[in-house]
Amino acid sequence: MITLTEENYIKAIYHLGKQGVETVNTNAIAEALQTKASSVTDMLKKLAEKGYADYIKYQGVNLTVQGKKIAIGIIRKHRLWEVFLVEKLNFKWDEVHQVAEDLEHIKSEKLIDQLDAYLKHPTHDPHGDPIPDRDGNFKQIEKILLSQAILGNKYKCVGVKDTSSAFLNYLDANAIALGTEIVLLHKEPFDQSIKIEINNREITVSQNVAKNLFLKTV
Amino acid sequence: MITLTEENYIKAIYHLGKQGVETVNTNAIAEALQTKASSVTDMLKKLAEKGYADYIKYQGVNLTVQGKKIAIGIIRKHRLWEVFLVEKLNFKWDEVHQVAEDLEHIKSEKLIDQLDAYLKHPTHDPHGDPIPDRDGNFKQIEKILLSQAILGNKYKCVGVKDTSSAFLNYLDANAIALGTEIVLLHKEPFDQSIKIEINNREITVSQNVAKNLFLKTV
DNA sequence: ATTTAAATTTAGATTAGTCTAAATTTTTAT
DNA sequence: ATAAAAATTTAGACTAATCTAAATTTAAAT
Ligand SMILES: [Mn+2]
Ligand SMILES: [Mn+2]
Ligand SMILES: [Mn+2]
Ligand SMILES: [Mn+2]
Repeated sequence: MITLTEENYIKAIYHLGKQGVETVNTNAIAEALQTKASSVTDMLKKLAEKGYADYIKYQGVNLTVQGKKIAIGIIRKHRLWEVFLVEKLNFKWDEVHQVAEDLEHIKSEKLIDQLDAYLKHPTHDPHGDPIPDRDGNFKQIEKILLSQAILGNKYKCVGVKDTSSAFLNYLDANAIALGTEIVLLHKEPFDQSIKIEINNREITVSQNVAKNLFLKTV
Repeated sequence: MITLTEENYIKAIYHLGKQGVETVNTNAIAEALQTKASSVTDMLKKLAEKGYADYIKYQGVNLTVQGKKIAIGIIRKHRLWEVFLVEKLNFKWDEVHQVAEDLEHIKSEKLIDQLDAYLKHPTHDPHGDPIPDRDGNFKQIEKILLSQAILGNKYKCVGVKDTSSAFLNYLDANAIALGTEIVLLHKEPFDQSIKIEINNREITVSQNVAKNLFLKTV
């Protein structure tokens, strides 16, 4: 049996290591899970012992194939629940994260498969992140940050990097939603702020915003 | 903060004590939760300390007003999730219990209120048990066991006492569902088996069945 | 009213997860 | 190449929940 805590660690390692390709170090995990480095060390030993991770003292940790499979399963559940909360229960996209954090640990194959079907097999969650299918397959759509966009080009918003309420509420207030079209009008060299056209309005956003909004060329 | 385990104990005490009116003893709780009496004793001390229960050594335990409120809240969640699973995710009524046992511990006011609204404020779960409203109010409908029914009278099935798959599958196989009308034709003194008319068919059911099917006079 | 049996509690251990403080290893800077 | 700083691990302790085995209390039976 895998515990809820082990699942949270595995998911954190997966995310910190960019889908599990990079090695992750202790302090990063402690920071992500709001815990202490010494607690992380203990857990890494356990995960290694159980075959979920390869861990070398002082050198960091990597998920095994089995560990990655578990991580993807949890992420699938997390994102499906997020879709459910937004589409069916009228949650806003900034309210779903905490609840999904708990729901992702409910263990029932049937539950998640039926939920998937009920939601008509969604491919992306409310923040634009891809939802793995039941075999764990998913494709990351080609996306760039607004900060990397090219002057004059036309784009479509497809995701957010920061999922904090503060950022999501900012986007709501400025009528920037997933699917919204954007044209890059000007990049200010002084402070990296960016002027964009959106819904026939011109607005200027800070570098901070530009570094957290994902776009796709259209 | 209240833990998942504390919640399970409180719910068990509530059920064993008939909505919290009777005093519950240690062994009954151990049996219900599949644990040992010594573990129960430890937890009863803790529940008393936290103000959820009144506990007298060797004499048994009662829920406080606060404890009852918590129990009812968990039961509300449990039953709402059961309705969701059956109505929306195509679960059969014998498949919902285990999953609901986990879902009932998800803590989000908004989640449960929205779920309630989404399901159109159901008053009863798939097994005929009443669902408390958000203030904790619910009324137990007047119901009797088939074994206590009177010859010749006409009834409607309104609930089950035993919620095991074995029993629920038996009912399915015999086309006995909630809402089905039943006429009591004969009570066999020898083995307490009962002959009933149901959907224009005559069938005989054992005492065991008769003691687990709730009816309402129609 | 004793004795016996049943129910319950206590004592002492164990596992999961966490923490602080101290020790060790690795990395960075001089 | 050494010293200082940063990262990481170990040692030892704590809480929640559980268990077994022994002790205690209550209830039942003679
Ligand atoms: Mn989680
Ligand atoms: Mn998301
Ligand atoms: Mn439960
Ligand atoms: Mn039920």
